[in-house]
Amino acid sequence: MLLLSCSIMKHSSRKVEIIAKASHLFKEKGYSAVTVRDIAQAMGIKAASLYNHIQSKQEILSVLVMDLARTFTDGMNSILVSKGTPLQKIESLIEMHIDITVNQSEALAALNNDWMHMPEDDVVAFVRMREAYEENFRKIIKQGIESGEIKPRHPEVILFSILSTLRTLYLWYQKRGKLDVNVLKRDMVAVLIEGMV
Amino acid sequence: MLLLSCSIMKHSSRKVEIIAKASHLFKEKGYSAVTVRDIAQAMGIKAASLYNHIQSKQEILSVLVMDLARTFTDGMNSILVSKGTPLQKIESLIEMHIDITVNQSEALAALNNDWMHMPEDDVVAFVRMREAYEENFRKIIKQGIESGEIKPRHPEVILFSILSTLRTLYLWYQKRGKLDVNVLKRDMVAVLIEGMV
DNA sequence: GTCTATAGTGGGATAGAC
DNA sequence: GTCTATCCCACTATAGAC
Repeated sequence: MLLLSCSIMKHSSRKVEIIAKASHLFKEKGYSAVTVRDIAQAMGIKAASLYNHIQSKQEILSVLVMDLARTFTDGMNSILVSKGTPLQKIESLIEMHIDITVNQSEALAALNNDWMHMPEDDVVAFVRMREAYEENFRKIIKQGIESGEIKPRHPEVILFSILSTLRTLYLWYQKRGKLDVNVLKRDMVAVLIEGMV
Repeated sequence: MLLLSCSIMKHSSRKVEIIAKASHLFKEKGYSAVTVRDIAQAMGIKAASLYNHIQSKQEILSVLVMDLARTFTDGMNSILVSKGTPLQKIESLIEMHIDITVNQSEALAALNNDWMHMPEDDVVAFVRMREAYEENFRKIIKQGIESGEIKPRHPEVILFSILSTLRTLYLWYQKRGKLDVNVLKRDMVAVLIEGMV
């Protein structure tokens, strides 16, 4: 699956560099604690020079978060129309999250932690997309329960447990020396779906 | 189990109020995006007046995070010396996290998201405590695998899955109209330990 | 495309009156 | 214990030279 956002090609190569450096800093300290001077310093230029490439600090955040939100939405839509049982779709979703964790952990951190600092319009659009995503995930879980493939537990608790693990996987993946992606997928699917006993 | 921190009694009642209001704001926007003027406004006083009760904005964060870190450490130590199988200890840990989620969600948000903005000394102490906590949790999981009580999966993956779910439970608990704590404990233990299939 | 200079705002924190 | 007034600094962003 190709996960690197295509819409980032709308931006000049210098802009892409800035967004990359900024996202790294956002992940470490959070959007609000990072200054445009920090970003400029990481680029080796002065803060004023950034503004030849970006419109504002908030714009960087919006590009990061909204691009990734669209990636999640597109991935969900592909999986929804694919063949397979609900359980197989959940496995595909887990694998998609892991691919994103490995390839776009900085954007994922911004999406998790800093979405509320985007401009108001983007916040509204983002929350809508997230709710739609979760609703689709919930439906898949419910279908699995109806078909007997999944134990009859609260779908909400199952959904939350899987999503919270996948959402924060990027924190853990960087600490443990970047283990093999396929091993990670196999183990994660096993633990999340089959449990530990 | 008594979870409300006793060490908070070191502070005057006005200081406790300030910490409570501040933690609420920190949870919404993050520590860095909240100003002392925001905190003062929530208290109905001017920013300068805060400084009769606190030494700095950072002090508020440190009290929140370090008190809760000690609560986690104390809880772990109690469970470590208690009787019971490794699996029963894991259940107790899950229940402790849920109690903290319900009673101290604001401090939990600060501990999760803003610990890196504490003064350097506290950051060092905090990271040490967190590593010790995780190491103890890991040992319990390994004991459970050795005794055959737990499936022979990567202990790291099991640990991460449980901890990430519990760490971010506060986000979910506030969205879903605060369901009964005992129901939540039962369902969470079931999903986390037994899985979904 | 980057720079210096600077505008304009708002940040954390202090002094001293009441 | 709270206030007004203020300090000093850092912030985002712009203007205009090179």
